Amino acid sequence: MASEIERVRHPRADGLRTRNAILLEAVSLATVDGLEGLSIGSLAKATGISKSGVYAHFGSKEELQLATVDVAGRIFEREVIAPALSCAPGLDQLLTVCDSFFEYLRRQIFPGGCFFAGAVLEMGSRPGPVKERVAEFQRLFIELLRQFAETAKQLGQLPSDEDVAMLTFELNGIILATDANFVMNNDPTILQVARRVVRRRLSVGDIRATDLL
Amino acid sequence: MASEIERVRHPRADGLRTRNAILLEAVSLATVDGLEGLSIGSLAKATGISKSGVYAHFGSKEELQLATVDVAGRIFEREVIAPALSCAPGLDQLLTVCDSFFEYLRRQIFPGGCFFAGAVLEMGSRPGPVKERVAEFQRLFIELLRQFAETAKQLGQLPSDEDVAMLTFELNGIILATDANFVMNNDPTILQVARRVVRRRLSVGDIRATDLL
DNA sequence: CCTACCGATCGGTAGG
DNA sequence: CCTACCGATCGGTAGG
Repeated sequence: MASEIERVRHPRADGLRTRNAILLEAVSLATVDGLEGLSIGSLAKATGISKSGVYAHFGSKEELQLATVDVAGRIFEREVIAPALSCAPGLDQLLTVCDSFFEYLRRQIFPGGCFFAGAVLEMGSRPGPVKERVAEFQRLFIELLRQFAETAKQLGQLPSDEDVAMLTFELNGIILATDANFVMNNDPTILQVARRVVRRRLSVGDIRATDLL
Repeated sequence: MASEIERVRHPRADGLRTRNAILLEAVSLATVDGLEGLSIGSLAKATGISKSGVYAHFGSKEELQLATVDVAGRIFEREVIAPALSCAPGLDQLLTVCDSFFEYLRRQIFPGGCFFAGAVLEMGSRPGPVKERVAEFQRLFIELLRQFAETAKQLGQLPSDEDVAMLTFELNGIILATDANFVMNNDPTILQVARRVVRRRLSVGDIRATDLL
């Protein structure tokens, strides 16, 4: 009888909750130790689950890494991409995706800055499925920037001779430099500089009045 | 008698040569495995020296890491900074330091791209002497960019209202984005894009005639 | 999810 | 520079 009651606890839902808790910790650890430096043992200690208990959820380190990239991607989409998608198409989306990234850094959701900035440079020279998953997300994000810029150009919010590919490249560079600088110096003033750099590049005034933070 | 002849072989010079050979391999391995992923064992295998033979040269992993950062810095100075310093002060130096960086990537001196781009993002969240050594070199390079830009502005090669700090930030971003993109896609065409982006930002034409490569 | 293991490798040491 | 170690940790497995 008791065993039947226990079965009603939806062990699969519990399993998913545990798995998500492990992966959230994995993303956080990976921003400090890297995707390769991430170990089953340290993850076990951080979550309070036994080493093979952690391991059982994934079956191999590579599967753990792939799942970690996916969860990091979902968090990035929620924190950086979603706020931009809910804005007016064009320049507003372009500005908001950059500002959301800077706020994402300021809130220090993870101890080691942006997961993907680190993962791209770490996995770039390590061929395999994990690198491909990271590259896929990187391309997705750059393509999103490009589409925002293309729309802004078509709406006349950018010069008609603006080179969208070059603009995208520059904005991605500003984002990377901001992460590198912020992580190294832990100085939030760089985030204000980054905002001004983005606005200068897009020929937009620094509208302090509408700043939320 | 024989022992006295052997003593003339300058064992200290041999030791230094071995040490430099180890460190060159260490920089190369670190661009793939990271400064933290760099291990005495893999370094021993790569150089053909025993593990404790490698270890004896440094005394601790941290000392090995510090020496590796120093050697990486000397190579970067030789390959990227020196060509710029031998140019005419100002805009010419600014263009050349960027172009030298792009050529440095194209030649693929190390398998994992720019050592410092990777090291900054890897060590940023790992406080300690190694992070400080990396941060020191990063600041030195950014300060060099800033000085080149400041001189160019004073010589009237840049607009009189150019914000040198913001320009420096953008150029550093272009350099980082180029490394990230090149390492991920291993596609040299990104280096030509990067050259054009730098020239557009500095309002300089793409003078193909004077291109060496 | 657990305990209890496996062989390999880690940074580091002893002694030469 | 070497061989031969040390305890700790790695990814992974057996068996429950």
